[in-house]
Amino acid sequence: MGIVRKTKAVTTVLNIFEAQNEAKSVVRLIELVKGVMNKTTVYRVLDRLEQEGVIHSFNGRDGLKWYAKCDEGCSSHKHLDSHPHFQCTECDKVECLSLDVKIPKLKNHKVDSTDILLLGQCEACCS
Amino acid sequence: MGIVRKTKAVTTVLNIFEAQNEAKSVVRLIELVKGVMNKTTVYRVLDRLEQEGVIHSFNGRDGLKWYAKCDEGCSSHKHLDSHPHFQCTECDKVECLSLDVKIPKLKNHKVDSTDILLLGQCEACCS
DNA sequence: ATAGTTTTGCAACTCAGTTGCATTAAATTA
DNA sequence: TAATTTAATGCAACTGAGTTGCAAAACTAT
Ligand SMILES: [Mn+2]
Ligand SMILES: [Mn+2]
Ligand SMILES: [Zn+2]
Ligand SMILES: [Zn+2]
Repeated sequence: MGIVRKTKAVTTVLNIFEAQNEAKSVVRLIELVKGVMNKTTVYRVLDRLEQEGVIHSFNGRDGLKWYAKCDEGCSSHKHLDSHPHFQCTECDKVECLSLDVKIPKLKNHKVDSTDILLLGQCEACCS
Repeated sequence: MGIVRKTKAVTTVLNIFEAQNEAKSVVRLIELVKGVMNKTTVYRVLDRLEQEGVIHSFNGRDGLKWYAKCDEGCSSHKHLDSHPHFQCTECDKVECLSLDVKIPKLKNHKVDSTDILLLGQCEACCS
């Protein structure tokens, strides 16, 4: 499929993720494009990019929504990103982790996905 | 310490958790005590009970706040409940899991806590 | 250019969670 | 028991993330 239309809004959001390979909260993204585009558009562009497998979303510490670039291999409705995330409780930065966490089998349950959020201090805030 | 005052509101909330050892969202709790107590009070009672180690909280699927009874051993600011939770994507029920999930060490990070939410179908919805 | 379709801005809305403040009800003390 | 102290409650107003409907603007294809 791919993104239906390469609009200015789409490009703007993509550039933010290209410029710096770092997870961003929607709140932060809206702040970054203040004056340039409407917050509703930000939400809608993010939705579309996620559907197309360009970025993936998860919930941060306070239930806020975060997004980060997908690794190669993700595409429309075939997200391979089910990695854990780490959020620093001091500076709030979020990192995608490539850890492989083993979840023991659950009897009588069908587990479809696993959301893991580690909380603590990042490298910068540790020292 | 213990709960400072055993008020009617505290008793009402505790009774709900005693009656049925099951996690409840704040939204559901407010619904359950509609007409009997104010939602602000529900939030405040839950805060206090959590601080005292009677219940523990976590974020469910959509970022909503959930609470469940603590096991023995928790007390004021010494929560031992860092277990994973399972939420059914069909009926929304949440279960506390006694799974022990091993998280590999993270270099240059200090990990304080781990939030794990498994999503899928519960026993009832599986069959 | 023209038409068809998607995307955007805007304003108004929803809904979980919070805050300030006056009132009420526990717990203490007399 | 009655008075005093202080924590807890109700209420109304607020905050802030996320959503919705609709008309206008911007893509894309012909
Ligand atoms: Mn990620
Ligand atoms: Mn639990
Ligand atoms: Zn940090
Ligand atoms: Zn279920």
